[in-house]
Amino acid sequence: MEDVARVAGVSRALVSIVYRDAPGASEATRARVLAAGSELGYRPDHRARLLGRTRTRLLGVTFDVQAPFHGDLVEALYSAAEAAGYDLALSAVAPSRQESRAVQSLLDYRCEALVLLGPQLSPSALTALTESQPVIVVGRKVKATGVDVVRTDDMAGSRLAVEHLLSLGHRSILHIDGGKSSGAAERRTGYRNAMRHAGLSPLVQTGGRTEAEGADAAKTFLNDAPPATAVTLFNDRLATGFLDTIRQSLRVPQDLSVVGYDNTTISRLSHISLTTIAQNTAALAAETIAKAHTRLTDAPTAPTPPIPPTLVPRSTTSPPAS
Amino acid sequence: MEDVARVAGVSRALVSIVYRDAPGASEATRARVLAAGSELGYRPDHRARLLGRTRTRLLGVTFDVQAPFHGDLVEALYSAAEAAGYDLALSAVAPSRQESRAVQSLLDYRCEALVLLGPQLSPSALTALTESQPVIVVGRKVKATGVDVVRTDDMAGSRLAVEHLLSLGHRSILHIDGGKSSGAAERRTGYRNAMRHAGLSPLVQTGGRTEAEGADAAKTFLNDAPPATAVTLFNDRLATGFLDTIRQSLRVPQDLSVVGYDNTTISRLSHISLTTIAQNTAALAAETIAKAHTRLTDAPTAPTPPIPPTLVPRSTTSPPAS
DNA sequence: AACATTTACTAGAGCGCTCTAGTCACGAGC
DNA sequence: GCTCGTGACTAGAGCGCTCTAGTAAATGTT
Repeated sequence: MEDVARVAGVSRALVSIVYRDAPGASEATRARVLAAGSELGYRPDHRARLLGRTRTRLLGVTFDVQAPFHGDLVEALYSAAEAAGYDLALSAVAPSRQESRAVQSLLDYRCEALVLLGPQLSPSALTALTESQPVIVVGRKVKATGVDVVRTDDMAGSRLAVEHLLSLGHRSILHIDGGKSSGAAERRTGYRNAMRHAGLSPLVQTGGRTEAEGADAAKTFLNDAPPATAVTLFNDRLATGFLDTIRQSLRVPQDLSVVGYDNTTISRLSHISLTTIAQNTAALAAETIAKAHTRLTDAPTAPTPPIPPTLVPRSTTSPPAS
Repeated sequence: MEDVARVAGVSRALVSIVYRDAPGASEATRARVLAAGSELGYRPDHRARLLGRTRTRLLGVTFDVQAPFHGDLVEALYSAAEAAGYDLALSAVAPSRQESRAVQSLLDYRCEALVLLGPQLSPSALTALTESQPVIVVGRKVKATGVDVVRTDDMAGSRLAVEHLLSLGHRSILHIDGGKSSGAAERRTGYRNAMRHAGLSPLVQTGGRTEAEGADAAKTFLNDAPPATAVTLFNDRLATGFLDTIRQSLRVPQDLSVVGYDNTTISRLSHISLTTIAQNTAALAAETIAKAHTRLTDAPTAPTPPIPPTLVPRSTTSPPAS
C-alpha cells in the first residue's frame, strides 16, 4: 500500500479511499492510484481491512459437504450475500469434521453472524451461540430461542404435489410417508389436507427415507394393490428406490404416476427424470441474508413464514389411463 | 486480550505466549491466564493473529459445490491440513460463480498456496497464478509450468477393474469408453494394456459420460451382442444408465458383470450397488498438503507419480455363468 | 471583500494480535 | 563475592489496513 502511495504520489490514506470506492478523491487521482496499484500488482489485504473496521460484513456458513442441496444453497447464498454487500466464509461439515468444529473455526474468523445449513446441533447449543452473534438456521425447523429460522413450507410442497396430480385427472392418490424422519410429519399433513380439501380421502402407506425402504414400499404396494393411480413419496431417495422396483411390474407414468420431493441431483438424471418438489434456494438465500442483515443493523427480526417450494414436472407423471 | 491480561495480572505478551502454546510461561501462570481467558470468553482473533506473522499457514481451496467427489476431497484435506499445521480457506465454484472469482477471493485472504480441485482454468492462467503463490491442481492432468499436479493413476484403475474380472474367471471383457472426455484416453489405454497383459484381445465400444449415453450403449450392446461376460465402463454415470437399460434384458451380475469408475454417491446407493474404482482421497489430500508444504518451505518439488486407486467390489460383479 | 462551504487530500491513532529485544531475579560455578 | 546463565516476564514496534480529525485550496454567498 505504501508502495502504491509512493508511485502515485499520494498518501496511504488516499490509496485506501480509492480502493474502498469511498468519496474524497478526484477522478484524476483515482485513476492514477488505480494505475499505480495494478502496475505493482497490489490487492488490499482482506483480513487487515476487516481488522480496523467495526463491521466485518463477514457471514460464516456451515454446510454439509455431502449434501447436494447444500451446494445449491451455498451458491445462492453467494449471490444474495454479494448483493447485500456481505462476504461469505465457508466451513464444511463432514463425517470426520463435526459441526461444532466447523462453527468454532468460523468464530475464530470473527464472523458477524452464523448461517447454519441443516444443523444437527441441539437447540440449547444453538441458543448458546446466539450470545456472541446472530444465528440463522436454514432448512431445519428448530425451536431455539433467539435463533432465526429460514425454511421451506413443506405443507405447501405436499399440496403442490397433490394438486399437480389432481389437475392431471388423478383421484386415487397414495402418499408413502417418511415415518419419523424430520419434516415427514409436515409433508404427510400437507398431503392429507390437500386431499380432504379436494373432497378425497387420504391414503397413507408407511415408507422411510432411503432407496432400500423405497424398494420395500414398492413390494408392499404391489402386494396390497391399493386402487391408486398416483403416488407421492416423502423424498426423492425413497421415490428412486420405489421406481426401480415398481418399474418391473408397472409402466411409469402410464400405469402409475410418481412424485418425489427435494429435487435432488438424482431426480434430475435423464434416465430417472422424476417429477418432484423443489425448494426455492434463491428465496431461501435472500431471506437468510435479509434476516442476518436485520439482526446486525436493527432490532430483533420477526419470524417470517416458510418459503413456498415449486413443482418440477418431469416424466414420471401423466394423466391416468382412462 | 487486554482484559484477559488484566484479570490474570500479566502482560498482553504473556497472554499471547500462553495462547500460542509457546515456551516462556510457568505452569502456574499458564493456568491462571487460561482461566481468566475462559472466564471472559476470550478467543484469539484468527485474522489479527495471521496479520502479524510472516507465515499465515493458510491454504486456499477451490471446489465445485456440485461435485460429490470434491466433497470427499475437502473432507480429507481438512484432516491432512490439520495434521500438517495448516488451515483451510474454502471458496466454492458453481454455475453462477466462476472459478476465477473463487480464486480472486482466496487471494484477498492472503493464502500461502492455492489448491484447486479439478480446475477448468487454462494452463496459462494457472501458470500466471503461480507468480504470487504455489498452485496445486488436484485431479486434473494439466501441463502448466510451475503448477504441481496431484492425481489418480487412471491406468492403474482400469487395470484393477480388469484384474478383478479376470480373477472372477471372466475372459471376454468389453470396455465402453468415455470418448473424448477428460481421462477417457488413459482409462481406455489402461484397459487395453491389462487385457493384452493377460493375453486377451481388448474390445472397446464407444460410450460417453452421461446416463443417457450409458442407456444408448446398452441398446447397442444388446443389438451387437458381443461375446462379453463382463463390461467395464468409463465412469459411474455411464454405468448407471447402462445398468438401467441392460437389466430389462439381462440379469446383473449373473448374465453380465459390470464395473464402473469413480465411486460416486450414486454407485453406493443400495439398489444400484455398483462395483467401481475409488480414488484414494486420503492419499490425494496428504500428497496435496505435502506438496504445498514443500513448495512453501524448501525449493521446487519433484513431480510425484499418480496415486493408485482401489477397487470397491459391490453387487454388480460375480463369476460368469459357466 | 469577508466569510462559509465544499472538495481533495494527509497525519496519525488504532484494530488484535506476534515478535524482538529487552529487564529482572535466582541459582550455579569458580 | 563475582560473573554468567537461564527462566519468567514485559515494553513496544509492527503487520496492512481504516477512520477520525484536521489542513489547505477552491468555490459559493451575501
